[in-house]
Amino acid sequence: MSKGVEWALHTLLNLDVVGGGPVGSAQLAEAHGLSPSYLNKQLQLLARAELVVSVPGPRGGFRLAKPLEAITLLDVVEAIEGGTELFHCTEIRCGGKIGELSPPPTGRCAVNAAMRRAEEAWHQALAAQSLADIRTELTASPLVRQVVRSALN
Amino acid sequence: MSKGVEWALHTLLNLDVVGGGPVGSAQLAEAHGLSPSYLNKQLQLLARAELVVSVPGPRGGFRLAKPLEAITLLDVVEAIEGGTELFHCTEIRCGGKIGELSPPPTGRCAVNAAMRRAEEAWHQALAAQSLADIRTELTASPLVRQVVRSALN
DNA sequence: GATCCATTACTCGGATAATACATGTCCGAGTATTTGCGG
DNA sequence: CCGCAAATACTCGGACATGTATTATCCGAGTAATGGATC
Repeated sequence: MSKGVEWALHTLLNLDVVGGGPVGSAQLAEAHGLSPSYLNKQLQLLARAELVVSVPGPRGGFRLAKPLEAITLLDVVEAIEGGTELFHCTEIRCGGKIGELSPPPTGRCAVNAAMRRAEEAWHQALAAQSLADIRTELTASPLVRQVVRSALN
Repeated sequence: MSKGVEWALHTLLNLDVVGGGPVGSAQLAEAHGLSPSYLNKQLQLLARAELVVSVPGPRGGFRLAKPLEAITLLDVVEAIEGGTELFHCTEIRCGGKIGELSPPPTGRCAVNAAMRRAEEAWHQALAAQSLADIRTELTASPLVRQVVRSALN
């Protein structure tokens, strides 16, 4: 799984602490010692998913498009990873000797169905948690908020 | 997620249909039109995980080490993928300005904890399904078994 | 005819390339700010 | 002093290298079967 998901999650939480004003990707990257250009790429993915809005020009940057209560872990993962399909069925049952000897398959591949069930459980667990829940256990102490604000000027 | 998981699952199911006799990796690969050498690599991973046993020499090959009832989807995924960690926390909270200004973190990273919860749901769903369950819905008709047996000589 | 042994052919096993994807970097398009000029 | 316009600096946005993990391939080590020679 891509490392950008971790970057995106922490960055979204930081954006919430700061407040409404847009913050540049360079500052957001410096806050965690990340590659500015690459974080910018992830932020653009978040912008396409309408999780953040980009403000061009001087004093521009990114700000949250929704409150954290409206952003789930699944939203972020799908925004960064694109297709969330962990297990991709290539229908190997239709190839080789078995595929030639068998009639065209009628239902879905049983292997695929089983893996999809597990993946569905993952999706539900991701969708059940919002970033607001993480904020609750992360920034319980006011000290953390203060540090984040001072780190982002 | 690696493509080898799909190959391994189908191959294990085919090994069950055949019965006890060892089957060579070349035949198993030809059954689904796969790369023989690469499938062999996956089978070695399954052998290290004690899901199959390898028999060297002529008339050798691989056979199941356990009945399908004792093999879960999680066993196969862990055997092929090694570390099953979907989300790997790199502790970026300890780097950059925020890391420098903050005191050493006490508990676990809240972001990591949330992702772990979702991953745990995935693991449980994988562990809850055995290959015997898949066999039930896959080889319901005797025709399928017959095709597999004839494809593997 | 049975037994033993050397040969043989076939399989696994791991070391070795080719490829695709994630990671990281760079420069151009666009805009709000700033600055200088004219009224 | 106020309004306007041109220049400017700063930001996003996407196109371009690099590193790494997956995918694919090849050849050697080891073993059971096989064939022949011997008792």
